[in-house]
Amino acid sequence: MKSADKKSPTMKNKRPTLQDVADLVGVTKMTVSRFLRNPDQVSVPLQTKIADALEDLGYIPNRAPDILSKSKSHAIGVLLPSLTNQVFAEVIRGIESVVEPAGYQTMLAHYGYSKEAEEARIATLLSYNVDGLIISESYHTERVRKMLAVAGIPVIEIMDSVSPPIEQAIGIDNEAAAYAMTDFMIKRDRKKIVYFAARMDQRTLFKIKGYETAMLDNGLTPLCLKTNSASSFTLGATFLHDALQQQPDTDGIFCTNDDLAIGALYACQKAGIKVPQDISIAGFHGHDISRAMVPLLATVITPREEMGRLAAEHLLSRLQGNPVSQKIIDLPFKIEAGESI
Amino acid sequence: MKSADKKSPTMKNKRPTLQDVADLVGVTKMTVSRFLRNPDQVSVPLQTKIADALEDLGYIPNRAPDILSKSKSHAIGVLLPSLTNQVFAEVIRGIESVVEPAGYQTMLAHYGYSKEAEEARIATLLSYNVDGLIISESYHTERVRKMLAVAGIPVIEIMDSVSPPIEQAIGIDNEAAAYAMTDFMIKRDRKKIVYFAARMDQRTLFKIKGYETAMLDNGLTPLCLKTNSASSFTLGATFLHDALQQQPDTDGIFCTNDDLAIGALYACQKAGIKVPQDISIAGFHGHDISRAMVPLLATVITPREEMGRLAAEHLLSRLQGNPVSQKIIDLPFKIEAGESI
DNA sequence: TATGATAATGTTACCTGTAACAAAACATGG
DNA sequence: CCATGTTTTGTTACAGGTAACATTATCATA
Repeated sequence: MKSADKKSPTMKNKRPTLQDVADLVGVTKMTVSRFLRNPDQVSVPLQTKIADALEDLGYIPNRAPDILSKSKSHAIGVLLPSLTNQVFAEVIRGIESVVEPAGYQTMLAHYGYSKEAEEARIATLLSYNVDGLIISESYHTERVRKMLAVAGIPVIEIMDSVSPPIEQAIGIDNEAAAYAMTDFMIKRDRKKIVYFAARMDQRTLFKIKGYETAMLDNGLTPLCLKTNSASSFTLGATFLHDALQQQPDTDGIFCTNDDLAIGALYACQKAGIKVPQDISIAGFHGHDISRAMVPLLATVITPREEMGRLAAEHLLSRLQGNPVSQKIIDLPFKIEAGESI
Repeated sequence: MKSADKKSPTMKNKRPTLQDVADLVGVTKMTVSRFLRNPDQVSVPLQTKIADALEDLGYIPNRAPDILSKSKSHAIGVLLPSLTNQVFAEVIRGIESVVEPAGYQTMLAHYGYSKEAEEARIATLLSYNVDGLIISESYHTERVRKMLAVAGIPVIEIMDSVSPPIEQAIGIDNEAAAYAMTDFMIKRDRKKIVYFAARMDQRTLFKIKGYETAMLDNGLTPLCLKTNSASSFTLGATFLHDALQQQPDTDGIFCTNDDLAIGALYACQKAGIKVPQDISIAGFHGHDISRAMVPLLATVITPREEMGRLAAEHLLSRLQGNPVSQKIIDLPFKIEAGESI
């Protein structure tokens, strides 16, 4: 294994380039490039020699030149407000399940619900020449809209199916879902239902609106406990005590997500409050745990993973040149009564 | 706003380059480049003109040329076996919490526990010139090792602190943790403890070994229920019934993770089996839910998020040129008795 | 053997930002 | 008003693949 080529790659301690491989074989890098994309384009004797050289040097492809010349990276950017929320973990899973088999790479970013950070993250993702973007939330700054317009890549907004999308949105109607669950609880004779809200983002606001409208439509008085911090089991317990203090005859609790609901439910168990006899409790999203626990949690089942999957599928379709097939894809939710109502 | 430049960028419907900005201002792209990196390097009158032009055209930086010429992307690759497992979601969160503020980008990939897919994913991540890698699992193929060696970038392996790492490992001693919990249950007078194992990866094997050793050390007979499918609440319930059939006097159940344990616990509640009076149940990892439920789940608390955070911190440190400070970082676990033992 | 067709390989240019060096513009003091 | 130093701007080259075009080798057939 002689390495008598002029620019010995081992000396530079740099990963070998096509040129290094070509030098070793005694051909042009173009020939090696051809072999990599379509081995039959190269004569049979060269095929084995090139294959050996690639193996010998441990050649690793380099996408940088291609990204530079074509402005296409074969990567898609995924920008979410948070990774703490289990919902987004499931969305990511759905996205990856489509993106990875299609040979695309996922670039992940999050911005902690800050519009300023969102701008910065989008700029960063675009600076890597991502071929497309999946983003969350429906409101975006003018700067973000301009960047996306200038970048000229397909963008899909997820989570919300109501706000007019930049190009295409895939999500659920949060307001309608919250209305439906509230109405369902009212029909089961609950009259003093309190809403627990955390992380006051756009979707939470929609849900609160749905809850309040349903209450008012039925001549009932809404009461909403709010905090801007993230939801958690313990927050659910705290809210329960707050609710009972503010409204001792509370007979129903509807939470902006399952975490709060489960926390509230456990707090009831500890306090000797019977669920659902004394108080009904409902969550939102239908995470695995809510579908397995005792008692089964009443919840609004949302298609988180499917949302990610669909978003990825539509994005890939558009990367193949297809037009936007449907501006808004409104996914169905399902009211699950469980055993806690 | 006249656009009298020769190669009108609007015509090509391509995002503007530094050249486009420079043309608009009437300077060289080098001057614009200087302004972007350090505005003071440019005369005051030009500063405003360039800033305006950048704004006008909606210039978005392009990292591709820099990645090409420096072979540095300011992105780090994160390769995990699965995104389904909640453990990995928490690890990702830990990684992102460090990587993002440091101005690095995360490229996420997963390989579904297939060694072949792992090779492919690593090659892909390297083809994007990631500056460093965080990977999971301790066994890697020769090809993977060679690729990593050739790439010459820092690599950190997470999850396991026992196997000799390629360069640096950050994790826990799964065998010791499983031994400790088993021993703890035995000390609480449990004698017929069954182990529930799913997803038979390396870490699960370590845990089984710890469990079996503890049982044998105490003169007890181990019994392990195994499946290669992913763990879930329902699987925990299924396993419970299998265990009671195979060993009716089972008095303890130790699960390879919390999902299984919670599933088994709920199944006990439904079957009228008292926990922990009739059967003790322990999980592994200590997810939020296990720290909130009723009864509190006994579990081995592992520092998942911290593992990700530390991995990212050490990786960044090495990207700044620091050497590997500690080949293996063995993070502490904690036996939490909860109320289910 | 010449000829045209085809297959195999080579050459050149390009993608965009920036390091490194070069030149021009400007300021200051003698 | 020149010499000198400093600030500001310009020029050139480069990173590593590949598209597009050019050339050379190969082969079958007249």
